[in-house]
Order: sequence, then C-alpha cells, then structure tokens
Amino acid sequence: MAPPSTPRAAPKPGARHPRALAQPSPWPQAPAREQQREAKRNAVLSTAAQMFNERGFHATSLDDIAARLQVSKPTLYYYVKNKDEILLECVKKGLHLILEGIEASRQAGGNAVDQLRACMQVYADIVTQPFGMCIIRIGDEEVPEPSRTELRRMKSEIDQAFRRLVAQGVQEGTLAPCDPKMTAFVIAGALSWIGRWYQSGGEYTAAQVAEQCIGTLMHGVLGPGRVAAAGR
Amino acid sequence: MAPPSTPRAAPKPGARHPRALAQPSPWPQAPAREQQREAKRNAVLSTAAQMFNERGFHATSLDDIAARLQVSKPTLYYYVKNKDEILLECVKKGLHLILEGIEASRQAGGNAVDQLRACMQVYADIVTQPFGMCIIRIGDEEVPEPSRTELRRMKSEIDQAFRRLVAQGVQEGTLAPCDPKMTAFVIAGALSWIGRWYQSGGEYTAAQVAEQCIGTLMHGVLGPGRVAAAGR
DNA sequence: TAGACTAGTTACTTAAAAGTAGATTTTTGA
DNA sequence: TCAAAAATCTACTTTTAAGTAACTAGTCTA
Repeated sequence: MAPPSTPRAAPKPGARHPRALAQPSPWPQAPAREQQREAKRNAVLSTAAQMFNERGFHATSLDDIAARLQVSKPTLYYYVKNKDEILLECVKKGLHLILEGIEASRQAGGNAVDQLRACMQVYADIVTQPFGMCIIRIGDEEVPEPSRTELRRMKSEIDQAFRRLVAQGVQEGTLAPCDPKMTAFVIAGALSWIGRWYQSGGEYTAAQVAEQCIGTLMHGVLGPGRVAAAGR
Repeated sequence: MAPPSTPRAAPKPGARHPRALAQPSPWPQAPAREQQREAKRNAVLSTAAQMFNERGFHATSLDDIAARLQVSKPTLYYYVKNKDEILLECVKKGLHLILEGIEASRQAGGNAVDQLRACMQVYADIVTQPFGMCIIRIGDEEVPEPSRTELRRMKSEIDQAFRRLVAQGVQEGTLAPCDPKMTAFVIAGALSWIGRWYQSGGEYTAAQVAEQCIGTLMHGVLGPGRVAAAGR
C-alpha cells in the first residue's frame, strides 16, 4: 500500500543521503520542541475525540485516526500509550473543562441560584464541544479499570457540586424544597442530553439550546401559576 | 418477519432425501414448538440486552451471551441472523414498548397535561427495564445502516408525540408558553438519563425516581413564586 | 562532524471475536 | 419403533484491528 502523497517523500531502500548537513540553529528552542510535541499529542486527542463522537469508540480504528491526521498508525504510538489511553484522556479533558468552569463559577460568587445557573451554562457549553461530548457519548463500560474508577470519581465530583448548590439554594429559599440528589440528577440529565444530539451548524446555536434548556429546567414545564391547573 | 426456517418450510434443493415421501401434513399442529422457539429467541434477546447494558455492546461477545444461557455460540445463530440483529431487535423492542405506552396514554384520554404526564411515566418506566435501557445506552452509531435509519424513525415518532402534547398543553393554557421542540427535548433528556444510571436494588425504586423527576420537570427547580427571586 | 536523540516509516505478529461447516443428539409423529 | 425434522454441538475459517519490530531520515549539540 503506497501512500500517495505523504508530506515527506519516503525514499526507497538503497537511496542514501550521505551528507546530512546540520546548520546551527540561530536561537535555542528547547521548549519549542516540547511545545510542538504537546501540540501534536493534542491533535491526536482532539481528532480522536471528534471521530469517537461521530462513529463511536469501537468503530474508530487507530488507522482511521492516523489517516485523518495523515500519518501512519505507529506514529500515534509515539504520542500515546494505546487506544484506551486516548479514550481516557479525551474524557478526562472534558471533565476537567467542566470542573474548571464550576470552580470559576464559584469564584465569581453570587447566591446559590446564580452559581447554579452559571454551572449549568458551563456544563451545557462544554458538552457541545468535542471533549465534552466524549463524556456523554462514551459509556463507562468502555473504559477499563482502573481508569473507570478515576472517571467515576471525577463525575461524582461534578455531581456533588450540583447537589451542594441545589441544597444551598433550598436553604436560601431561592429554590423549591426538593431532594438535591434527584434535582441535580434531572439537571445533569437534561443538559447531558444536549451532548448526545447537538451538532454544530444545526437549527439552533449551542448557546440558544443551553439558554432554552436552562430556562425550562428552572421554571418547569407548567410554568408559574399553573400548579393547580395540572391537578397536582 | 422472515424466519430462516419455518417449521414446514420446503427443504433445500439437493438435500439428502433417500426416500422422498414427504407428505405435506396440512394440519397446523405444532403451536407448542413454535411457542418454545419464540420463548428461546426471547431469552437470547433479553439476556443480550442485559449484558449490553452491563458491559456495552462491543464488550459483549456472542460467546459471553451463549455462556450465560449455557449453550454454545452456534446455537444463538439458530435463533438470530447475527450480532447486529440482536442489537437491532433489543432496541426495537424497547422502542415498541414506549410507543405502545404512548398509544395507551392517548386512549386513556384526559387533557394534554394528563397525557403528557402519563407519557413521561411510561418513558421513565420502560427506560429502567432491559430493552428500554438499550435505547439509551446504545448509541445510534453502533447500529449499521439501514437499521439505523429505522431506529431514528421510531425515536423521532416518540419525540413527535411529546412535542405534540406539549404544543397542545400550551394551547390549552395548562403549560407555560415555550418552544415545544426544546421542551420535549428537556423532558426526554432528563428521563433518558434515568436509564443511564438506574440499577434496580439501589437507594430508590424505579417508581420513586420517575415520580421525582417528573415532579421536578413539571414544576421546575425554582418552584412556584420564586421567579423574581432568581433574578430572571 | 560524529553521534545521540527525535520523529517518523513499512511490514509484520497477534489476539479476539464473528461467523460457518458439518457431525451429532433429541424430539416427535406415524 | 423408527425415520425425519429440530436443536444443538465441536471444530474450524475469516476478518479486523491492536500492537510491535526494526529500520530511516532529519535535527540538535558537544
């Protein structure tokens, strides 16, 4: 199988280049190399994430990923340990993004409802991006132990943050009395669902979807003053 | 349906028939056999569904399924065409259960909110059972065409039913004004999420989870009279 | 300018699981 | 009681994709 147009021409065995002239680099770029390597590793991960989201983890082979990056499969192994590591890193990156966003919301301050709303915004936002989608579209089962436990821990951390805010809101009196565990669950479910279906370039922008979902979650389907009418 | 070998199907041409005295017995006298066959096929499907939910589709081999049923792998092929058919049938069964439940809700009558509530109940209920969980836990990507399109069609039918009820409710004035598409989406998301996490024998029964989720969706996180307090 | 290190290649091995062929046992109806 | 049809088995082939070995070309540095 001959690669039609690889960036660098692959010379046939026998064709030698005896004079490898190396000129002294004008500026010392020790960190530039590191940086490039990191950039390439990131390219591997984000390409993989996109393909996992499009076709599923198992339906995406390393050859597929390599092909899209226009390199050969062993090159991938230069940047990652194996396929499972790719998956793990993708999900982890997504989870970190959410965790950071939640932390930022906390630091921004405000009452519990303000913070809750900010967290919902963050969650909805990340979940429409490649790494965030991986969190939703890849089941825990696909990740082998012990990574699975690690991911579960991170997910649980996010869940706890939501529960805490809900509980605070109830105490403040800004939220309706409820079981924080279940309410956090409903919020996470509705927002996660976005990541399952959303495709950029559709009828709505990601921001529009987020806003509508958050509004519906906050105020309910019935809306204000319709409690009695619903026979509850 | 086109079973590969109906009880009294014509034998394959060229099959060994030393004495071709095949008298076509025109009476249909084997309902018990037919029934058993169907029962076994069902066992294959429901065992598979459970294992898919536990470990994921790709991580479940036919040998695994066969082992749990205490038969050999080729026996499975006596009941299903291939692995993809198993998957397809599982999801289809789940979707049919929901569709039937929705139809029953319609027939039960009531105003739009009553019917919507009934549909939510159905959805939450099915999604905690093996076949229903498959709908949620198995991504569309895993199903090859043309089955994928068929499943999407059925899912869309369910979605349309929810949207219609929401739109009706808004018209009736029993629901808050909204974009029915997005509201149906939030409902489906929150309820689907149940199927992603629920395990029987946990802290809550399936019915409890359903009730709480439906309540939260209906009334919102803020609850009645808290709209202003939330800075909306 | 050698030689160590980086980044990539081709061509292979290996493993796992889907699917099949054909023999074998069990059931059943006459 | 017995033969045909149903149901199941053992033992295989095939396919696919993960992962590896071993080589090559470029690049930095002493």
